[in-house]
This record gives sequence, structure tokens and C-alpha cells, in this order.
Amino acid sequence: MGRRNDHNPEEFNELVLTQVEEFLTHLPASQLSLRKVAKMIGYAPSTLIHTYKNWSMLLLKVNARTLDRLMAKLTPLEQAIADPEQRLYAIAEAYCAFACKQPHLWTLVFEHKLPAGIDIPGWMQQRINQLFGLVANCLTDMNTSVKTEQTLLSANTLWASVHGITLLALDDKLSLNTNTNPDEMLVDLLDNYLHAWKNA
Amino acid sequence: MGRRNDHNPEEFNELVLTQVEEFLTHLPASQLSLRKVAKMIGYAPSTLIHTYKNWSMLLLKVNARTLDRLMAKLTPLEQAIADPEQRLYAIAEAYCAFACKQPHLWTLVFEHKLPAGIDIPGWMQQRINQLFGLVANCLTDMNTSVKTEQTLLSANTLWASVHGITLLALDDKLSLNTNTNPDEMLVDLLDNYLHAWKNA
DNA sequence: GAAAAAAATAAAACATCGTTCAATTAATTT
DNA sequence: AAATTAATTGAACGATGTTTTATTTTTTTC
Repeated sequence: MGRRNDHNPEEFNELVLTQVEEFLTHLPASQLSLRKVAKMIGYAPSTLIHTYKNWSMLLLKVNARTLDRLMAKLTPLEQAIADPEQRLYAIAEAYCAFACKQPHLWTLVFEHKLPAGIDIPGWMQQRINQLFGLVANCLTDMNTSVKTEQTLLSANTLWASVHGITLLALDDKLSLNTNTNPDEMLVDLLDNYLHAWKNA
Repeated sequence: MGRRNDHNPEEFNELVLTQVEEFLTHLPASQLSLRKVAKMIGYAPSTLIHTYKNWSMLLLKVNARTLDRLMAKLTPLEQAIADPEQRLYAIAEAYCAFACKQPHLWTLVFEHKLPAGIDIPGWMQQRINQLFGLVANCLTDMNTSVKTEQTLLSANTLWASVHGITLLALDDKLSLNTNTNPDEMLVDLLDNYLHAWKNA
């Protein structure tokens, strides 16, 4: 069959992403495949490849939307909470809540790898920078006497640490049987790190 | 062909692990496969499955040995450095150096997933606990007035944070183009976190 | 409105993957 | 020497992402 009488690139993409997200609400990404997605939406596998170039790029589109969803949870906090320290705590908590509520969707963001040699598209990098900006802004507002250089380093450190804590909480990789609450750990991280940082 | 005249389970396992490690020094785990390993060592794929049950278990054996290699780098520090704070810095640095020197080997430890329902074998959990113990011991020695409960939480937090920093450094996942040195971030993390922690 | 061009879709074939199972060969035991 | 056990393989299976070729359907052109 050729072109369907109601073809619409936007709608097609929407159909794909919606189905994939629905799948990942119940099952991990390891059980997902190009062919399964094709069957879900009632198209042939090759059609998906035609529109997304390859399986990896389709997944990246899913991840971009996941970041959008997270961003939608975090941006309200930017205006709602004036105090930068409180804001940072709120962001970390919201981040963790999001990741725990949609573990498969979130894990995919991290596990996904682009094919060697192909680097991350601008529309994806942009979203990452946006998220990172939220953290960096808090630090900038907290201690204006710190050099921007040091602020950037601190933002990076916290950013990476929060990811580490969340990741290890999601699947117990390299973790102990003593299940520690990720929220507890995040608060602990911020409590200690920021205490020193504020009075730097 | 049947049993070879020089068959030795120990040697066979050694042969496999050596070849896999050799491969992972040059190429990422995503390019490795059961069939390739079989070809490397001159056996049929089914032979590998017979001895390791499945591909996932073979990789877990590789990861166990990776942890052993890391442990071998860290244990000397335990006796060499008496001051617990300095020791912790040294451990973090050695850890990072190891991960950066063998990125594919190390990434595999994190990326690897056991099949659903099958949980981590004792000999693997044991190794993880051993590594975690190194971190926990430093904290215990640093501030004896802190409750063991809080010490465990802090050890978990630092443990997870260090992994997050290292992981993001290895592949630039969710990272910024501003390439920040992982060592710098680790020192920054410890500087700030421990400063507050010591005077708790 | 028929012919030509373009775009969407699918079907089939390909190379790879981990795994299973039956067969075969070699070493060990009896 | 015969029977048993253990190691090893080869072939087949179902699944994967991808490529290539063909087939429709829509759009454009005349």
C-alpha cells in the first residue's frame, strides 16, 4: 500500500511516541524492539526506519520527549520558589519523583547510546543544557561572591551526583542490599555539599 | 569433536576472560558478542553457553574480574594511608583513574543487566560489598561521634555520587560540551561534602 | 481528466544475534 | 573391549535492526 489518505507526519510521530511511552510505562526498554513498535502502530518495520533513519534515532526522539516532560515539572518551580537554596532542593526532589514514577522511561535516557561516530543532535543537546541551567541558576543565585568558573564546576558536580544517586536507586546496580531511600540520599548530598558551599 | 586432550575448566575460563578483556581494551562492549568470543577462542558458540549457562553470566564473570582488578588497586591504599580523609581522596582518585584507563571494561560493569527475575550471585554481591566497605571505613574513622546509621547513609551518598561523576565522564551522556575533568569534580565533591560532614 | 512524477508503504531478503537440541567424538570408567 | 560419561559441535530456531526492491497511492503536470 502507498500513501494513506490521512497521512500527517506530525500525527504519525505522535502515534509512535505515544505507543512507545505507553509500552515503557509497563515494561523495560530491553523488551522493546523496532518490530514490536511497528506492529503496535500497524505499520511495517521499514516504514519506521524510513522516517527515523534508524532505531537509535527513534529512541532518541522518545528521550527528548521525556526530557520535555521532566522540564515541564521543573520550570514551575523556577518562578514559584524564590529562594535559590529551597529551589534546588525542590528541583532535586521533583527530579527524583519523576524518575521513580517512570523508571523505564527515565532509564532509557541514560542507557541509550548513539552509534559510534554520530554525535548528539542540537535539539537534544539544547534540552540537556536547559535542564542543567536550572541547577546552575540556583547556585549562581545562592552565592554571588563565587566565581562563575567555580559555580560551573559545582553545578557539574551536583548534576552528576544526582544522576548517580537516582540511577543506582532505579536498578540496584552496584548497590548494597541495604536499600537506602534515594530521596534521603539526595537531601543528604545537598545538606552537606551546600553547607560548605554557601560559606565558601 | 569431543573432549580435548588438554581440557581444564580453569584454563578454559582463563582463556575466555583474557580474550574478552583484550577485546574490551580496544572496543566497546556493544561490539562484542557470544559468537565473536567463540571465534576468538576457537570454540563453538554452544560450548560457551554450556559452561556459562548464558551470555549474561559470562559477562558477569568478566565484571567480577574487573572488580577484582579495581580492588587490587585500592587495597594497598588501605594500609598505606592512615588518615581516613586522605585515604578517601586517594580511593576516589584511584577509582577514577582505573575507570578512565579501562573505560569499556568499566562501563560494562554498569551497563550489564541480569535477565529479569534472576538476582545477583553471592560471589558478585560479595565483591561489591567489599568495595563499598572501603568507603564506609573511611567515614567511620573520620568522625567517630556520628551514628553508624548516618555513616551508612553518607557512604551510600558518596558511593553513588562518585559513580555518577565517573559515568558521565566516560560517555558524555547528559553532559555539557564544557568538558569538566572528572578528577576535578571528585575533589570538588569530597571537599564540600566532607567539610560539612567532619564538623557534624 | 489522463499521464507522469513523487511520496508513502510494504514485502522480502540479509546479516547478525543468543539459544536449544540432537548428534558426535573423545576420554573415562567398568 | 564395552559401557558410560563428559566435552564439543553443527544445524536449526526465533528474534533482532537494516537494506533493497517492489507496489501502491497521492500529487502534480499537461
